[in-house]
Amino acid sequence: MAAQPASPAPVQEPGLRARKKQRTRDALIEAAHRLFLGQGFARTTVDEIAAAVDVSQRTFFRYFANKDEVALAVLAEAEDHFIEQLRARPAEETPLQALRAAIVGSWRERGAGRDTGPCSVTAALELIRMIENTPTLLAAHLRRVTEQERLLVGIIAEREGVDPAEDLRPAVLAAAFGGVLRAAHLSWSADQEDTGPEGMIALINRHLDLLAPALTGDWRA
Amino acid sequence: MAAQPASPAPVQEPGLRARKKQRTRDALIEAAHRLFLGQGFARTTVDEIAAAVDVSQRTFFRYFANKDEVALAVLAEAEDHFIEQLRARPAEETPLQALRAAIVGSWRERGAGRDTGPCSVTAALELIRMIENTPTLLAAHLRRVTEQERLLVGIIAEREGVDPAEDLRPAVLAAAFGGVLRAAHLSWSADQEDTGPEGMIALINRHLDLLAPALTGDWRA
DNA sequence: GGACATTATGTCAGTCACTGACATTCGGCA
DNA sequence: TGCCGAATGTCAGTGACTGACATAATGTCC
Repeated sequence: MAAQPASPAPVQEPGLRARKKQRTRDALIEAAHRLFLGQGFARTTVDEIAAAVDVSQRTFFRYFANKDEVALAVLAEAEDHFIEQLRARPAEETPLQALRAAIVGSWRERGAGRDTGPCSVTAALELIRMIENTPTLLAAHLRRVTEQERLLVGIIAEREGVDPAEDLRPAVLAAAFGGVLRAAHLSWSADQEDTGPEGMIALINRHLDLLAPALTGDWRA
Repeated sequence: MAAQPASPAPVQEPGLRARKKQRTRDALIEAAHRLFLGQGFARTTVDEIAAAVDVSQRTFFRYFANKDEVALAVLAEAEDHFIEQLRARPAEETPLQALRAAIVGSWRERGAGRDTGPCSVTAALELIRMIENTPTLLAAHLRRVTEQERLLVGIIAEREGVDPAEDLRPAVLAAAFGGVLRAAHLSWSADQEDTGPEGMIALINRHLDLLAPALTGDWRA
């Protein structure tokens, strides 16, 4: 209706080209995820993944920089969602309170939603477990996480109105939070039974509850 | 003099074979470190490193599982030293106090010692800086660090007499400590001038001082 | 000192991740 | 219809890494 006559509007629904690209990308992620879970990350070749989607190996590498990336792509959506949630937290909250609320809210909200698509919550949880027993994936994942932490530093600093180059507290908080979150992930994936998103939330809360007591206080009391 | 007549004593000085092996290993580490610093990690091939020490590529891979490992070997000695220092801390100290004293003591003691050999303090500091701007190395390093953290969990739990499977505090503390330590490393390597071991110690202390304030308290006070 | 087991090393061939160059095809648009 | 640019395929090449096998160096026992 109110569309510009001819000039390409900055916001327009994606054309056939873009949709096809997205479909290829999703198909690659989905095929990779399935193959990785079925036969293991190391025993799956890029050629196999490409063949499963009927594209050339070269095309695969135009979508993903390396084999790790297609595996971790499943988590990207979750991370974006977490950042979004964090940005929406009220300013009154303590930074740590905001971080906790954002991560818990993110898991819960995604857990409640429809569980389809290659980046669903269940896929993310399956991936987290896979990461822990795949050294090369773990390494790539940890690198991503530290990049996310750098982003966190900026958000926290802005929230609190401090200069992250001067005040080291945002960096320290982000690092500690990231570390504890990873401990919770590890604990979850060590568990035999799959407790789903709520199990993960419970573990995250339990770990965060222990952050302050672990630092100070007498452990033998 | 008091040597056993003939039976092979369980403790004996290494023979020619072992010494030669150690020399080859050190030479590989030293050559790799030099080449990496000179022309960058990615632009150095394993063949080059092997050629510099005059061994075959296959031999290189019998000493190190991959290219990352030879680079990070420089840090292995430092990590062992830290663990050693931690084990020597008195039991009265709070876990966090012990961790701090161990990491500071480790850097200081190594900084005071003779600075020769491929795993010297200066080499370690150079490496830390290199890691931060080499994605693949950073990933490998982070994975090693998490393994060390798992070791830390055991040591802390033993110190305090708790069961790490039941009590999550050791895991949380190790994760938080590791995260903060990494933030300090990052901060150090972002600094333009090389402040040496003492500069690193100062940064670690400043970061650890902020751990508790970053978690609680009002940032805008 | 010599025979023998053990271990370190070299050589070779092969797999696989990843990349640059170039040709081809396909979607969007006049 | 015809053109442009983006997406894809093909091909050749590099470099990390591995298994198999032969050879040489070392330690040991007599």
